[in-house]
Amino acid sequence: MTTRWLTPEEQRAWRAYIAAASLVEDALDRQLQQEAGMPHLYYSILATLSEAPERRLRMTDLAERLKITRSRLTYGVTRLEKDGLVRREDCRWDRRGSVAALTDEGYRVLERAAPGHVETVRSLLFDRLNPEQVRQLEEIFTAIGAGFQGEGPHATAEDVPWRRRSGKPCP
Amino acid sequence: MTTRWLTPEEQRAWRAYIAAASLVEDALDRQLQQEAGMPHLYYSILATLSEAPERRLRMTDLAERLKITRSRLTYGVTRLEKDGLVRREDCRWDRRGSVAALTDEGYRVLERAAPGHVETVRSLLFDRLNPEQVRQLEEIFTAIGAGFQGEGPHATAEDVPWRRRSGKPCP
DNA sequence: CGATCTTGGTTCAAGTTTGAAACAAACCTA
DNA sequence: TAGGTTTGTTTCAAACTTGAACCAAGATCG
Repeated sequence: MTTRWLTPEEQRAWRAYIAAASLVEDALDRQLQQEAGMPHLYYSILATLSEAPERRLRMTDLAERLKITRSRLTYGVTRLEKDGLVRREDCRWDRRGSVAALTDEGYRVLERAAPGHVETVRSLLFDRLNPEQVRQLEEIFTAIGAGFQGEGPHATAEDVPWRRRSGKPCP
Repeated sequence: MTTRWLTPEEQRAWRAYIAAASLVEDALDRQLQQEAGMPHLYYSILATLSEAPERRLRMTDLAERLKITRSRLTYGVTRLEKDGLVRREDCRWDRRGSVAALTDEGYRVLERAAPGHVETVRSLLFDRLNPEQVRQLEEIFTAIGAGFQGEGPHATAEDVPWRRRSGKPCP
């Protein structure tokens, strides 16, 4: 079938999106690099851990939540571990597994960085949108994200946080 | 002043956005890497050149349109030049300058890659949005992008495509 | 059991990005 | 017009990302 090119409206939307999205990511990275010495993704690793029960998550779970490859995560956690912000523990119920745990130091760094980060997100995004648009933004990207069921860099999933992944009951 | 944290609605929107945006970029990169042997940014370099008058653009202009640093662009153009898809010419009106020109080969590669790329963009984004949402998407990201006046990695600008940048008239 | 398949995670090399520093040409000013 | 500043671009080292390959340790099944 002959290509369904983008309509003019779609083109405009696409271009506006691509341009702004890249600017936003760059700005976020710069801000966090400045104030916390790490790129946005690494901040997100800390943030995600901080919300997990016991501030711990299995590597694969963490990778899935962040929508990144395990390989990328390994690299990031290794770096954060060197900085003392995260600690690797082995999973007691699956000897293959390892668990990333946020250290107290990591939690403190996160606490210190959070206000500046939120302020940036606000000034870049939400200060420029009305409440109606915020709702639209959510709907639009929820719809887009829904297109990736079982897609992305990932295959399997499980919802029990850091205890185990497959069929073995934990003590 | 005490931090203005995100409201629950803002949080939801932010998370949906961050997650989906990263999935989209990754998918785009993978698709283009597969079918054209280059990441999304490099495809965009070709695409941007193809739309410029004479399929040529000064490095700085190109960097500005793509919203990337000059350094990043240098690297990309060097790679594309090795592949024979772009050629560097010197600017006749400013001996400092260099101009990136799309080669015929580059144009052909672009033509071949375009349908698959558009198809991907469509299936990821526009197939999941109604026309109303497409309009909202444009408005939202235009608003966000507008927050970066003179920001981003760039300082100066000029609108004459590739002829010259500052005060000297061209022959 | 023991062979085999799958899953969790890391490693490695190649490619890309970053930000600062280096250069060179153009511009400005006294 | 010499000297200093700005602008256009590249270079360099360090950090990050990618995908494929690899190594264990579970799970499966005859």
